[in-house]
Amino acid sequence: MGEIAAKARKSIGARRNPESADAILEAAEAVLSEAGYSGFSIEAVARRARAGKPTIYRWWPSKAALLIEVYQRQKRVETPDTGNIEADLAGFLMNLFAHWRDTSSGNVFRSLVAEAQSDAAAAAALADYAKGRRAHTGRMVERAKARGEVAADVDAELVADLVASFAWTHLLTNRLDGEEATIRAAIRYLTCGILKPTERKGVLDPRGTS
Amino acid sequence: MGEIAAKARKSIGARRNPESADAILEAAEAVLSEAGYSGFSIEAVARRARAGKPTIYRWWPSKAALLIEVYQRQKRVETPDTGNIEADLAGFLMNLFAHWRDTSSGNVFRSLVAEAQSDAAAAAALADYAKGRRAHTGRMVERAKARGEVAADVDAELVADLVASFAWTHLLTNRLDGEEATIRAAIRYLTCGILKPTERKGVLDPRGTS
Amino acid sequence: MGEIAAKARKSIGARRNPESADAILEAAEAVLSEAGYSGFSIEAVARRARAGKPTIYRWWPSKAALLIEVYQRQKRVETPDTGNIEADLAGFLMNLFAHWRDTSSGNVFRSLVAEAQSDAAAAAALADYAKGRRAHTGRMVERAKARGEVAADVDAELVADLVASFAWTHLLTNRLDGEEATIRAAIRYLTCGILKPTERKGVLDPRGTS
Amino acid sequence: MGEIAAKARKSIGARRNPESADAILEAAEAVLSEAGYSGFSIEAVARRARAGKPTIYRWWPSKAALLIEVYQRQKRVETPDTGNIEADLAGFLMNLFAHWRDTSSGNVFRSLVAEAQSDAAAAAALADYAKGRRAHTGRMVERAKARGEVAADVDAELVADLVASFAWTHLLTNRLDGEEATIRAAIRYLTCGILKPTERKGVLDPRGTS
DNA sequence: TGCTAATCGAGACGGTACGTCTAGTCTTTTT
DNA sequence: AAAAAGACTAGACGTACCGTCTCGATTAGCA
Repeated sequence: MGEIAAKARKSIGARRNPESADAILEAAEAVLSEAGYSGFSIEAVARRARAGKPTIYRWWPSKAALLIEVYQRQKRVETPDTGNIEADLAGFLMNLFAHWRDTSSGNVFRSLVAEAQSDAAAAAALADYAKGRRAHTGRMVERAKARGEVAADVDAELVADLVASFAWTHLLTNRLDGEEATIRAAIRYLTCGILKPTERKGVLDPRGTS
Repeated sequence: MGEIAAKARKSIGARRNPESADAILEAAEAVLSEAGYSGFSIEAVARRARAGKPTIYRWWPSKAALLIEVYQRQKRVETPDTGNIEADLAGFLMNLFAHWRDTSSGNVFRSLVAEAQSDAAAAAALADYAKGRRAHTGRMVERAKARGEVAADVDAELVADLVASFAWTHLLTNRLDGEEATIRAAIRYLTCGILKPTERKGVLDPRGTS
Repeated sequence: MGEIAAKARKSIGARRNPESADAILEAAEAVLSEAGYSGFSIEAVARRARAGKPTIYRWWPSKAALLIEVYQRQKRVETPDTGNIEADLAGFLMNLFAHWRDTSSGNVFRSLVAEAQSDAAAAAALADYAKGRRAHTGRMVERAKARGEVAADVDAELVADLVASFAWTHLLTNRLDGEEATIRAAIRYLTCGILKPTERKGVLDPRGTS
Repeated sequence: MGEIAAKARKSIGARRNPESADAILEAAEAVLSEAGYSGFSIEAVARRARAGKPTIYRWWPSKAALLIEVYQRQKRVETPDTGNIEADLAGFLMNLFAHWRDTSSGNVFRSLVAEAQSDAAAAAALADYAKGRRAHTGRMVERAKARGEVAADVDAELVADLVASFAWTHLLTNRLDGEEATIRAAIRYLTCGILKPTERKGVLDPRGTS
């Protein structure tokens, strides 16, 4: 695990040493969760992992690449399947908030978003990752459509986008400690809308303006 | 304006020289829009503005403070008032996307969010700013509530939060070029919900789950 | 006096304020004796004296000028007159060593010499001062010549130069704590020479080599 | 030699690159002789040597250390051995004056003395160096004692101290252009004394006062 | 079995930027 | 008219990282 510094490792020959790779990823995670994004430097990771800087650069061409792999090593938040779209989406958000709050994942992801603002590679990787997650999250909506709970012409990924955006923004502005009621209300707006029932003329006609 | 470097300025006595302050803010904006967040350094701003670094540090204790003031110098995106909440919110989002896309504001704000991930002062300033903007955006919802368009128990700021989150996330992942239809659909989900009308049992009862 | 900082003074109108001049000189001396030459800056003096930098620059165009005036405010080491040149010179040296050792004069003079290595004005002032002091010290030799103790063709200023050089060098290399015997021996060499009496062929013929 | 800037150099692995060290020392010497002590900064040396500042700080913790090594790279002035102490000492002084005058050594040594007034490390190094040189110069006197030219109880190092002090002081006050006759006279005083022969009672009894 | 090639930790390299300090100049306000 | 105050440009200070490079050692796989 390497609390302060990993043990010294030697080369295991003309191939990648998985011990080193692990030590580096673990060190990266540790540095990030202890010193935050501002203290996250390749030097610091190398020191912590007892690795040479070139070893890091050999396998991860940039800070972004390292961040991405660290983030992807961590387990994903699963999407619930309760048979009710509102409960599913709210449960997903609450799981996600808790995951970010209680593990180093939140820090890692924040850092990745920050890095993406100055590093094109990180931006591309983040876009890719986000797209995949939207698809994954969207499946909750697809399931609801399949069982007739959600209107057929709803864009599942767009819904996932709205849900994820809410989570991202709360992460990036240190508002992960929101109450459950707030999350439930936000999801309720998304599922049921905010219009007064009497005002509801035509539902889900994205072209019209009513 | 100072395309590459401002003219040399002298002190105007024992008080802040507004010419220098202007030159610095303009230089900061220029550096940000030309070199992006990764090229944005106090040194670069000082060079561009023909200012001494201590002059910058005297008035802006950190990169974050400078970013904040640059952002706040730029004009705000106004909230439309068409008498229809859906048109209002969609119009607001489209204005915001266009503003971020077509001016340097987008770059400035991205940088500010990134900086907030490593600088507590920036985080606090950003939180403050975002809160104010949510209140501002929320007024569109309040107006709709007043005219009976939106249900009375809707949390206007939470709606604004959802709308702004969508915008932020698209900015941070370089998706400002979305089609108008996407924005309209997202807003439509928020106003009318995504549930099938036949499935809609009780609307806007944040406690119940139907 | 101003132990840490002098009291605030106001302008006394369109003429030099002697209180300020005094406060500045005293502050300069204090800074020099407390922080040494390395801590001696115009800024530090201005802070200590509660004076503006321009006030200092108006009256003392450079650090050197300030150093010179500080040094000249301090009392001179007097030349003894015992009727014996050896006792006079040795006494003078011991007085000088003690003066430098026990007051801040040593620090001031060291600083002045150091400053003269990078500032032409200081160099000129130091040259001037040193010339004057050589003449002054040389008077001991002149008196000895007058009373027939020292050979008539001896260059009094050159003797003073040798004596002063010994003192300067000891000051500059932190060797002011030399024993009295060492000083006496050095002076004895100068007065009586180091040659064995039997080897002494012609005395004081600067052209010959014997 | 590198007149304006050395060529770019790369690392030669995890050990000191002597090319860089040389380039830095040469640049330091060049800066010193061209811009003098006041223009001698680590930045200027780094620029001139095409070296990074950290490379300089890695090997020379202070300006003083760099000055010392620059000075010690230069060749020493040798002590003549003519069989006559007066000629030896005068010759040594004239060589030293010429060396300081005609090479950059004078500037380097002046700077070192100046630096020693504000930097303890430089002071220690200078003290050490001076002690060694006094021993070296003193050997001329020891030889003269051995051949019976100089009295046996003369302190050779003290004589060397007097001679060196004269040289140092002339260097530090820009008086290296003194005439040969002055140097010869000064040495003559030291060897033969300045007393009138008739006044010379007891020679070389450092305890008595005559 | 001995050679080649890739990997490892290590750390120096030329650089850029950091945030602080001082230099010396300038201007307004106060006396 | 000069003092006081403090802002101004300019640039050096010493440190932290950047990403690259070379080293010497270690070891797997090929010859």
